[in-house]
Amino acid sequence: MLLSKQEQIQATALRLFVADGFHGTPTAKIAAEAGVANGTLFYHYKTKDDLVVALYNKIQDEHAANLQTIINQNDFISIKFRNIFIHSVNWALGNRDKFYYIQQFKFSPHLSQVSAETLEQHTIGYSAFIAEGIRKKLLKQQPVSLIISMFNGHVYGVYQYLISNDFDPSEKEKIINDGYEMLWDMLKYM
Amino acid sequence: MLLSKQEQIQATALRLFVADGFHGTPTAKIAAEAGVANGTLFYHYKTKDDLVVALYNKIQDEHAANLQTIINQNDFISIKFRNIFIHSVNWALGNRDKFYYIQQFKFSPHLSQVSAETLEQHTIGYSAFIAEGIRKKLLKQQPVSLIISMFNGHVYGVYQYLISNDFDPSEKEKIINDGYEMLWDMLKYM
DNA sequence: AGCATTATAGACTAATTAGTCTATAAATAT
DNA sequence: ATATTTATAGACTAATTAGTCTATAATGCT
Repeated sequence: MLLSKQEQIQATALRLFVADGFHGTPTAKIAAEAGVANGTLFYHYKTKDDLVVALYNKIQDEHAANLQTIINQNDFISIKFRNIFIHSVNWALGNRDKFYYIQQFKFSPHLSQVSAETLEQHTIGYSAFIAEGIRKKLLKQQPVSLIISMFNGHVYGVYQYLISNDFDPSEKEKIINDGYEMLWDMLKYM
Repeated sequence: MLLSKQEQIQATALRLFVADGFHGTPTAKIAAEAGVANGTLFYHYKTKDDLVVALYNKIQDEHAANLQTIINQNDFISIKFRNIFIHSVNWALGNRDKFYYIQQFKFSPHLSQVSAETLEQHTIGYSAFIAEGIRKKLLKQQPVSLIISMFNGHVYGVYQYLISNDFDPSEKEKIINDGYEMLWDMLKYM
């Protein structure tokens, strides 16, 4: 499927930003490797920072949409919770550049260029789901944002472990499942 | 207590890198705000990258030394484990710039400038401690590096929650303790 | 068909930055 | 006291980069 110039620019930018960092990636290089002219890049993105932020928002929206698909399933909350965890780890594994980019962006001054509203939009469906789990006494009676922080930390921990070692697919599946059981031990109501 | 020029440079660099990012912090600015000349900065650090890496290693060594102090206590492993967790969260809270810098560095191309040996040195004592906990069947029978990844993810999750909200000291203590109990639920042998 | 708008191209430029260089001062060694 | 080494200072420069500008092409509208 053919990407628009804008999408080519973003895909190239992602790869280069992850490899070389924000400043280590000149706009001329992004343009050259995306197969567009410098002027074209600056036609689509007013500034380099605009590109950096647009890319971040796009990735977060994609991830949020994936989670919303699971949340919208007609399943038990505990089943969905498990599926969300497994999907998150697998998404991270299958989209290492994107997952890295999220962290890279989060720990950079660029984060302050995104409004609190936009940041909230990235997790609003997911927060509502966790709130429901707490309300129905399936999850521990702790604040939503604490549960989410711990969940995200856990996803990252399992992901980091998986990419630091060389496992075959069945080993990976076992680790993800074990990881889920441990997460559930931590967060289930009791 | 009077810092050497080198320490002044590092302290200023930390504050500025955290505030403005690596590239957003010109060496001339570090020098000016550290109260030294440009030539002095480049006398102590061959390149800007050398400063960035030296700062990271120093912070990690400080953190590792703190943990080693706890590990060297003549306490039960489970007590030490709890103390390590509580210390880590409190250290992060009391050293937000350093804690942020560790993440910022980790998600930047600068990480590849640190050798695997050096990285290992940062956690060697702590890894041995976790291995002992696993061996004595106090911790779940999972790989050391998975336990460590989960532990670090959890510390980060609790920390992130604490700094995103405005709690008084007793609330913070309760959250840290609750956070520990949840971590223990996840990692204890059973 | 003609006009207006959007998209593309690549040369160019001003601004910025890391690192060098030369000179001097301070500290250390003999 | 003198020589050597270490530390400090700040001007300077080459290299790099983001973003602008002018020209042309493609697309869409009337």
